Amino acid sequence: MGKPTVHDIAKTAGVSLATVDRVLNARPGVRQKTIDRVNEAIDSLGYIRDLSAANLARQRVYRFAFVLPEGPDQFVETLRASLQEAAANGQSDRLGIKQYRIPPRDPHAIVGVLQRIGNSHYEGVAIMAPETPEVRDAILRLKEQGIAVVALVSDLPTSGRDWFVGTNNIAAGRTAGQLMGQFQKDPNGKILVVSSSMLARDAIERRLGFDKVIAERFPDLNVLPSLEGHGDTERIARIIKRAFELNPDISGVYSIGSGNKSLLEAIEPFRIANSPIIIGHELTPTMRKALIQDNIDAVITQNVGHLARSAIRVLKAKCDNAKLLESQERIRIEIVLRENL
Amino acid sequence: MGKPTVHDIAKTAGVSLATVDRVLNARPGVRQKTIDRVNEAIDSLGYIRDLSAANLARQRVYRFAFVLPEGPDQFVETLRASLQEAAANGQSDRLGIKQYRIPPRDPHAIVGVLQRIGNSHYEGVAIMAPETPEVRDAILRLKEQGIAVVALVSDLPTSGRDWFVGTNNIAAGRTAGQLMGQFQKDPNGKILVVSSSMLARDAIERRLGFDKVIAERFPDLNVLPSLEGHGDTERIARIIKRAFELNPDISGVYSIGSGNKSLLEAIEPFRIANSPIIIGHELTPTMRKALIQDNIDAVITQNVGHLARSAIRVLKAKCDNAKLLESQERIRIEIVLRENL
DNA sequence: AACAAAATGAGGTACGCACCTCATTTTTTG
DNA sequence: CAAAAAATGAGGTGCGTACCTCATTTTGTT
Repeated sequence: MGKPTVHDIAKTAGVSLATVDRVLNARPGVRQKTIDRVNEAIDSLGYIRDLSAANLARQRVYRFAFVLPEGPDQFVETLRASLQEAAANGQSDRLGIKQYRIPPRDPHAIVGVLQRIGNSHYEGVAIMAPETPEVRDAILRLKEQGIAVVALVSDLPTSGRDWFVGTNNIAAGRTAGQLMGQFQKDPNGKILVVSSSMLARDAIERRLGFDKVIAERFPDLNVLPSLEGHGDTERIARIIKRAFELNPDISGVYSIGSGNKSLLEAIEPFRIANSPIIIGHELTPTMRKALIQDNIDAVITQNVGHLARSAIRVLKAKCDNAKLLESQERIRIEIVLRENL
Repeated sequence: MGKPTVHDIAKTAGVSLATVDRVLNARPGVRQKTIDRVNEAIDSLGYIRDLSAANLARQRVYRFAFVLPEGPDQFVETLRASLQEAAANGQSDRLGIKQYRIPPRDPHAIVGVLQRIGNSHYEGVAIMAPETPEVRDAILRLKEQGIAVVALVSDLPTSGRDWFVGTNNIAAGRTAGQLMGQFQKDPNGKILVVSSSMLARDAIERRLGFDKVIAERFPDLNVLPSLEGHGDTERIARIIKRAFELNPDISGVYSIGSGNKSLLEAIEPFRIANSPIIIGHELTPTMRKALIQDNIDAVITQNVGHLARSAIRVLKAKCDNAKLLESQERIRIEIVLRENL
């Protein structure tokens, strides 16, 4: 005998198919006593609902909304592309995925988008946005409507989101720090930190982890106060130049956030004299090229394909009320060198 | 109108459902002309077969055999556990997975197991075994029977396997070499290489990559001839001791294969004086512990969960004649430090 | 006890596909 | 041109589930 089916449940519970169906799909009109009988039968038989048959019968489509920041950012763009790919590939998986763009620094606009989404019969939402009270409340409202929500890349812990798809940024910062420390030849070198991220929280956490590791394990290194690029190429060039002029003995540069292209260009003139260790985040095309050309030593990153697929899997699992394989959904902090690209 | 179905194909091709079915499932008794008509209709409509409905109809179970070496090896054991997990989780995915154990150094026995598998109506086989002519031929025979075959962890390029699930071991060796080089404080240090692997090919390739990177990028480092542990704890202790006595200035140890536990224990006495950089492969429980306790600097590894799931996905895709998302199946060479465990 | 309300049963249809049978039509062959 | 062979059509059943309708039974209320 194969896997137990609804018929087997009906038989062993001594009820009709209709009642089994009512219990399975939480429809009203069944006494608690009967519900219990059916549930007993279910787990005595070890019944497992055939999801694909169920989805076939109800012609189900998983409607998910992905909310990502707009604006020029290679990381977000590659993430969008991965999503696109996963969604295309998953047209056979009954996926209906739509991407939304939000201005990352305008909480009001973000809330507007989330409200629209809430009114559009989505079953799940994945959102990458800075943590603000407005956004948090909008997410709470989505949750109240029974919509599954995952935070993407940047966590929104107080929002009641069901899950966070991304890395621990403190640990990512620690990893960068550890590498920076171990790559240093001069134990007393000066480390320049350049910040700027679309999501403040990430930058802060990475910086925290970085500083902690340096303090704990490489106390002789001298981490300079961080510079803010604000995504402005000229500004970056200016402040980098000044930093290297003031500190000719800089032996390491840690780039916390985005805008790596401008930064790398700005550093270029000082590489020959100082040959500082350079470490950054997110394996964008720019960073990939920089690794290949030996313009950078290591990139700490998260796999965007994994991010996209994990978010989809988690949302699906939440919708199906299924438990997920956590080991598969843990986004790893990847260290990429030239050799393991 | 929703997604096109077989009915739509029949209509637009001007044939009956039975004929569409014959074409779709490659059953005989259809003229080439008609086949073409149906196929035209299929791609003009952009028809995509609903795999879950199809699998439901035919009560399909994907029967896969996983052939892994027996014997005490933490890496293989964690891989087995991941497989177990994936298989258990995938009972809802119509998976029927069975694991086989082979003595890795007995090609004859391996062939016997593969023959048994060939007679047991499997649809797919994943195999982790050393490359020998006997094994290669046995795999060729499996392929002739129409069974999908993937090589696992260690490639079998001449066997006609459909796919390789694992990392490029040359690149893994290069990565180890790069890290070893960049972690060195003394540019003229001596590097000890300890070999021993269940699969000769892996060890050779890693060694190759390691040596190449050192030669290219850290030419002043002195890589000593490699020592062979052969999985014998006492022997390892002996040869390590001798190596450190002969070369008191060893500043790095690269462990190519398995048997890391014995190796780490053997090195312990020399850590205080030399504090060499230690790099090894495969994130087993032993290695994890060593990282946490700062007994080792880096582990180059591949994610066993990913290996297991990828092998399953690939086999499934091969059975379904579907194309696979290659970016998802590329097993990454992971660098694990204490901080990004 | 009589009645309304609630619970349950019986049975059907649909989802998209696989697989089967048996007639009927078309093509090939001698 | 007739007979044999091949191709096609028409229709049905089942996979495991969802969802619906309408009787019928059981329960609770007064």
